[in-house]
Order: sequence, then C-alpha cells, then structure tokens
Amino acid sequence: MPRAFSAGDEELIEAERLIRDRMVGLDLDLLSLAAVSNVFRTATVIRNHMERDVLRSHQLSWSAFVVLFVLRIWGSQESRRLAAEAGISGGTLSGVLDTLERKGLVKRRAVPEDRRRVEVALTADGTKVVDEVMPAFNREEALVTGGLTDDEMASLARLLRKVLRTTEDLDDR
Amino acid sequence: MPRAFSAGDEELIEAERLIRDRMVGLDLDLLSLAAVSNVFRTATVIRNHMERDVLRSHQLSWSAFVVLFVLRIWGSQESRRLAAEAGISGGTLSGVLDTLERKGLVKRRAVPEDRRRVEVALTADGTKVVDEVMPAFNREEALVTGGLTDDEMASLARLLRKVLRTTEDLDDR
DNA sequence: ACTAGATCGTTCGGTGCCGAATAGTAGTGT
DNA sequence: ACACTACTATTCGGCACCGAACGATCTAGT
Repeated sequence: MPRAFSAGDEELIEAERLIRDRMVGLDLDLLSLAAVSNVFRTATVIRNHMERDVLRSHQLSWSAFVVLFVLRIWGSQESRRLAAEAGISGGTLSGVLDTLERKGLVKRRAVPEDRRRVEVALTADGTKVVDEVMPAFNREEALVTGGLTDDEMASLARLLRKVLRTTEDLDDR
Repeated sequence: MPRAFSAGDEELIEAERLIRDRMVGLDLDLLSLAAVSNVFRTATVIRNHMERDVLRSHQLSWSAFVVLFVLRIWGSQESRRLAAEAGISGGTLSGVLDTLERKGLVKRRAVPEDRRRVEVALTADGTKVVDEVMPAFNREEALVTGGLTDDEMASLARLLRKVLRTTEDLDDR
C-alpha cells in the first residue's frame, strides 16, 4: 500500500485528498480505504522486519515459523486444521512441511483410522527451535508496539478482531 | 497466525492462557503478541478475500493491483520509488512489471538524463483497469470494515500508523 | 457389494517474493 | 584521463503461495 497513506496524519489527509481528486466520480469510502490500507502496510513492514531480524538467523521462513508455533502451542495437528490455523492453503502447507521435515523439525505420521489423513508433530529439535525463536520474536513484537499504551494495544487487537470476524463471515457465505 | 487469537474475546483470553502455560518461563508480552498476531491474521484474511472476490476476475495479482493503483494516483514513477510505495523489493517489481507490460497495462521508458533509471507509466488500458477495479475493491473494503463505526475506523488507522512508524524507525537504524 | 459423491493430502503451473550477485551508468577525487 | 565509489534496474536461486487437478480413501445410499 502506498507509503503516504501511513507516514503521518498530515500526509494521510493529503493522500486522501489526492485520491479523491484523482478518483473523482468514483465515490470512494476513504475511511475504509485508510483503515484497510494501513492493515496491509503495517503487516508488510512488520513481517519484513521479523524475517530480517529474527527468522533469517534461524533459517526459517515466516510460514515455517507460524507452523512450528501452532504445533508448539496446540500440539500435534492434522494437516487440514494446521493449514487453517496457519492461514495458508493446503497446497502451500505441503511444501512448507517438506522443508520442515527435511530440516528434521517436524514429522508426518499416517492416521491409522483414516489413511487419507496425516498428523504432524514437532520433533525434539523442532521444539527447541520454537523455544529459542519465540522469545526473540516476542521481544520485537514488544518493540514495534512500543509506541502504544497497554490500552491502545488491547484496543488495536479488539478492532482488528472485529474486522477479522466480519471478513470471515463474508467468506463463509 | 493462530485462529484462536482472533475468534473472540473469550477465546483470546483462553489462547493467551494456553500460550502462557505452554511457554512458561519464557516471559512473553501477551498484549504485544495479540496485537501483532491480529495484524497479520487480519491482513491475510482480507487479502485472500480481495484476491478471490475482486482481483481474480480481472486476472490481477495483489501486487500488480497495488502497482497500478500507485501509478494511477501518483502518476508515472521511477522504479525505485514505485517499489517503495508498493512495499515490495526491486527484484520483485521487475517481475511484476514484466507481467503488467506483457498485458499492456504498463509501459517502461528509459530516462534520458540517467540511463540507469526507468520510468513506469500506465497505458490507457491500464488506467481503464484501475478505474474498473478500484470501486469494486473499495466496496469490499467498506464491507470488511462494516462492523466498525467511523470513529473506530479512524482509530484503527491511527493506531496502525503508530506501529508502522515505530517499525520503520527501527528499520532505519 | 457396489457405485456415486465427498474429503483428504499431494502435485503442478504460474506468479510473487526476497536477498545476493550482476551489469551498466553516474559522480567524485586525484 | 583514471580509478574508486555509489547507485540503478535486472537476473537468479530458493522458497512461498494459490487454485485446480489428481489419486487415494472413506461414506452413504441402494
């Protein structure tokens, strides 16, 4: 998303005016546009920051880390649920699991009752990696949210959850 | 990010308790964790929604649309700035521009004064595509933020801008 | 039993994405 | 003039990503 949407309040207002001028007649909802744009821009910047400063030194991609984290917190999972929790498609998960299995951080196991399904579990090495990375990751999370009070962090999380649920409801239809 | 972080307040609290239990001794900042997690989860869900319901029918990827949008609003750009505005690396932009140029939506032009640089401009077709897609895109933005009041949307944008700026400052060091 | 349909994980094609390496160009100092 | 440094866009390798197509497996209905 365009940088100027997010650089500061003054620039935001100017950006909105510019958009309204260039898109005259298109009748855009600029409040929604600004809110959604900032979600994307913030996510991109934080993700890049995390990949560079935390994950790279452990040779982990973003999705690989998310998968390991989900397994660490919620325990062994079947592929389908794991993909949903990690927010990636089944096809993508297959590739990520190939990578993680090659590194010995994760293990696939056939489910006896239903041979279509596969259960994924952390190995001891995998557990060790999450426990090393997670604190470093969380330290950076605290840094990037350092400009917010506790109330603002909670408020941010609450507003995002609302948008999230609304979008999921739209998709479920 | 894990679904349970975001499904609702009760589940969030349970998820936090679960994380604290599983990660005991790691001393995590759960407020930061929840805020950042929700940024990612929300961005992913909205992006997937937009790609499926708005961009697919126009054969556009997310980044391709962002590039077209930036060019439409801010006019012709040189590659370097365009990549920064779109939030992607220079290497990625080269590929995206190849795709867009192949479709005839965009045109590269050498800058006479400095032959290293390249200026990118929308074609007439490209302009037409943005003007078709943008209103549909914005309608979906309004839908996904439909659960928020105007004040909440503005507040969400403001909090995200704060996090964004903090992260950018971290990266600039 | 048997078939029709649903559901699972994987594979595949096309694209995006990054960082590193590269080639070409410009500016600076000597 | 010349080297040195800095900067540009591109190419490349490796991984991620999606949706569609696929093969294997389970389930329901007959």
